[in-house]
Amino acid sequence: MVSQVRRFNRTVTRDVGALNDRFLGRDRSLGESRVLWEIGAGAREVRALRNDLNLDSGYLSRLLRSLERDGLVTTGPGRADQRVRVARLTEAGRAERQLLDRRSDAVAAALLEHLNERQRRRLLEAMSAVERLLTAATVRVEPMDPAHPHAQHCLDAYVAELEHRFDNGFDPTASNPAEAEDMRPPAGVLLVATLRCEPVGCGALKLHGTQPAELKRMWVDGSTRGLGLGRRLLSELEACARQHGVRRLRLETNRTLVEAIALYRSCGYTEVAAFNDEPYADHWFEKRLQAGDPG
Amino acid sequence: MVSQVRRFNRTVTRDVGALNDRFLGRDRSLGESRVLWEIGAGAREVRALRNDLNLDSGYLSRLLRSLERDGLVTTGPGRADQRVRVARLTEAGRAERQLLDRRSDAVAAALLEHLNERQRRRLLEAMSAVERLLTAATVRVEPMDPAHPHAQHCLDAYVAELEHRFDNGFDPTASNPAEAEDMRPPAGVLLVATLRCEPVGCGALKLHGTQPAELKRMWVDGSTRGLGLGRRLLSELEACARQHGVRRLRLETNRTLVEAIALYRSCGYTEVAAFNDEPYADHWFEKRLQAGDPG
DNA sequence: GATGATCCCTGACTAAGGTCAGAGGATGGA
DNA sequence: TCCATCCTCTGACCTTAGTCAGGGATCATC
Repeated sequence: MVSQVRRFNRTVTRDVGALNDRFLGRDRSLGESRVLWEIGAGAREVRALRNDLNLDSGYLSRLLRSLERDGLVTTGPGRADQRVRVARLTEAGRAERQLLDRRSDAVAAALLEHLNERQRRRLLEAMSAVERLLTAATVRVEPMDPAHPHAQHCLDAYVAELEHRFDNGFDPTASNPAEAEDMRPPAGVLLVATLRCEPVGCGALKLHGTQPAELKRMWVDGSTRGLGLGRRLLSELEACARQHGVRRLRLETNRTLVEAIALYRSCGYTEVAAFNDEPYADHWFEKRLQAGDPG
Repeated sequence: MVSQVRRFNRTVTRDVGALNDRFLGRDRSLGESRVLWEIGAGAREVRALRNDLNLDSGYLSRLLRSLERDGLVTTGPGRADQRVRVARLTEAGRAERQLLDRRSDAVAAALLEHLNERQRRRLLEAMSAVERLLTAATVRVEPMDPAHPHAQHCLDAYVAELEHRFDNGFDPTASNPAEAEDMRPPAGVLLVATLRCEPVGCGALKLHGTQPAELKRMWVDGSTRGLGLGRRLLSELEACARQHGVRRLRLETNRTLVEAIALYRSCGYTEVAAFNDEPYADHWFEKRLQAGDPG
């Protein structure tokens, strides 16, 4: 398995590596091309550039000076905060950027040139699978304090989504509560999924001593659906519950959340009679955890 | 299509890029790590290293001195030719190389870690498809003089393979001739397929004025079978024939060459009665070329 | 045994990428 | 108003990667 991955890397870095940014800059150095590209069409704060390209402040400054000398970029003070500087492309800079773009397109097109229609379709299909699965593989799932900005983002997005999807909207104060304290050890746990430092999903466990634990706040960002992230969150929450000696998990959900319901069923949850008076719930589920199950 | 390829590149160079050789060397520079790796278990001539890694002779020399200083490599004169020098790893060098190896494995394994079994299978399957198709896409097919070493390699391999596969071996002098002159313009043409500068397949066209042209010397190296290379050679030979105003193509083949026969059938060749007395042939095929067909 | 070619080495040089310390202007809060 | 902080810039410095021009040893050939 591992050797197959390494083979893939070799091939891809050898063949596709050539169509990396690396060779697309003409007489421009890689650093300059990257900055040119990252500034983009509009204006861009220098500190944002520094952050996204992960460059030293002195180095970036020099790159910008060099691009300025070549008449591709202008920099000026920011409007709100005069300390930050804002870079924007000149007409010539935009032209140069488009050239990089066209060159990148040309290299990609050259790759497909000698394949027949069936091979192209197959290649694109496989590329998209690799892309999706690599993305899924780089998602990190970790316990997080509910007060953390990433956690807050997820919980807010959860509420906003229910508000949008439920037939009559969603008012969290009218629902059975899941407050920050309930999701913070030792009362419970909140897992947050992050993709390249951006929060993209969450799920919480509310412990009740020897009574069944509750699953709450399961949410996956629209942009990362279809990667199996919901299933992964669920399985990590279950592993977590098992570690706390939980033998039974419960959850309630609304009939409009069809993907969630399908997920619960396919993960071994069985529908049971209502075990609480949650006003927004239409279905109640339960799963018995085997102590020896793998995470 | 092109944008999908570019998306793939971004994802792969961002996620997999990290598990490039680049970051696997500890405090060792990339150049040194590459040399360390390339020397391998046994001894390696310096000029071979220079060739394979495509390094300047002065630069490589310096890299070797630096590795020698660190006690990872020893160099000595070659046995046969004292001008060439031979590099070999010391005990410490082998250990360092294994460490690179393990690190590479670890990074690859980490990629798979958070995927479930189904996702892993799908990822490996898609990776192998991408790998195969990228390889296929980087094969170049060009006309070549039959005397060129690459062409000679292919023609020799063709004969060797028939010798090996035919029930009673193969003696080219007993077969209908396809001499160098027959495959050289204007009498004919020889196409050779090369993958990363190595010859991996060929196919020839023998023109007969207004009479049907003959396909000869179709061969694909074992290592590159299944990439659609035979089909591509065939289609480029047909395009070539069309350019010469050829209306009908003919070929004969032996019954042991089952993949070739399947290929001819699937490319629109139909079996016809024997049109020559080739002693090694069991099947004769023919195809009518439409003048307006795409290449 | 002379000669030219081959192979490796050293020295000199360049460009890119990157790090660090500190200067100096702008800002925000006490 | 003052002071700590933030953001950017400059200068100084380093490593890596890579190129080029010889020089010395060795080899093949005449």
